[in-house]
Amino acid sequence: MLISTKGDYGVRALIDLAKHEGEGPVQRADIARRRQVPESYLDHLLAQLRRDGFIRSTRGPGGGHELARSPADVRLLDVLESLEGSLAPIGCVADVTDSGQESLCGQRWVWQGIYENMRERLSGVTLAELVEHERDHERDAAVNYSI
Amino acid sequence: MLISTKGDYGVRALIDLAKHEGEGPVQRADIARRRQVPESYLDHLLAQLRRDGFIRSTRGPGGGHELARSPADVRLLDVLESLEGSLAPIGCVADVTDSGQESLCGQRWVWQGIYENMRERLSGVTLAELVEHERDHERDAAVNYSI
DNA sequence: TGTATTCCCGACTAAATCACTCGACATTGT
DNA sequence: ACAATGTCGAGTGATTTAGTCGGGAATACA
Ligand code: FES
Ligand code: FES
Repeated sequence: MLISTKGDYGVRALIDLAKHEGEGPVQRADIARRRQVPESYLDHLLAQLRRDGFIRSTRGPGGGHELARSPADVRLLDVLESLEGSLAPIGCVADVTDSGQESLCGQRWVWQGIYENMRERLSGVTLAELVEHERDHERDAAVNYSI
Repeated sequence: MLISTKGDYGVRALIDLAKHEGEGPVQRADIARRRQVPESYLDHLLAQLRRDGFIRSTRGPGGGHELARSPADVRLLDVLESLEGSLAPIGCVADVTDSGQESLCGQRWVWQGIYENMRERLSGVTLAELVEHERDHERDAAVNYSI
């Protein structure tokens, strides 16, 4: 499994923040409830996202978390690499994007290609798009229900 | 990490068998030495590959392992799914390829796409191609060395 | 000043998975 | 018979996953 709950939950949290942008800080407890993430676990993920500059947090009553940048400027790739570390599908293609030594193992080129394609796709998706997608889906569900 | 040593070593072993096709059974010890895999570990991987019909094994002196099918008919995807189980990059897209319930999590569609692309690529690569690639690389190395 | 609210941080843990090893056993060629 | 080979399952130490817990720090407000 390339993506664990760290990455999944973390992205869920950012989607939640993006959805409530401009409404002031959003509290951990609200994110946890809406996105079905254990609150005390979410805590660690928010800490990581703060360390890497994705969110700003304020304490005290009325405090909470907000995006540090516009949702359109936050790439899914960067979020996931912050939370999960390298997204390499196999150890040997981790960082070394240079094709210096094809080396020993005859299947490495296949994974290089897959990795690059994956990173490209993840680069092309922003928080803004994820939120839009979600809204579209909600609207569809509402229509289906009303019928 | 999507692919562990199981998948990597297992494919290495099959590449070795493909390279020595038609020369009679290849022994575990030879594969292990040539491909840098612990012999007693390789044992388990060969067992799995046998269960799923990729290789045939014979005991006794002069025994060993051979491919059960032509290298051109063995897709990398099938080998890896035999050794690793599902190659889904995230749990929720494991088997359910049907897009029945987009459900809760707003990033699932991204991973669906990545998963499908990955499976397509892995479907398009056969053992025969891996061997050819390896031979090409060996030839290049020889040329470079001779200069 | 006191108190409630919220985030911050590190320690701890149970369960699962990984990457193997080891030993007993089965089969086969000479 | 015996040596060479594969077959099988149990066991193991290290690492990762998916959390929990508790104490502390900052802030708003009365
Ligand atoms: S060692 Fe990287 S693909 Fe085999
Ligand atoms: S639950 Fe599958 S992508 Fe979030």
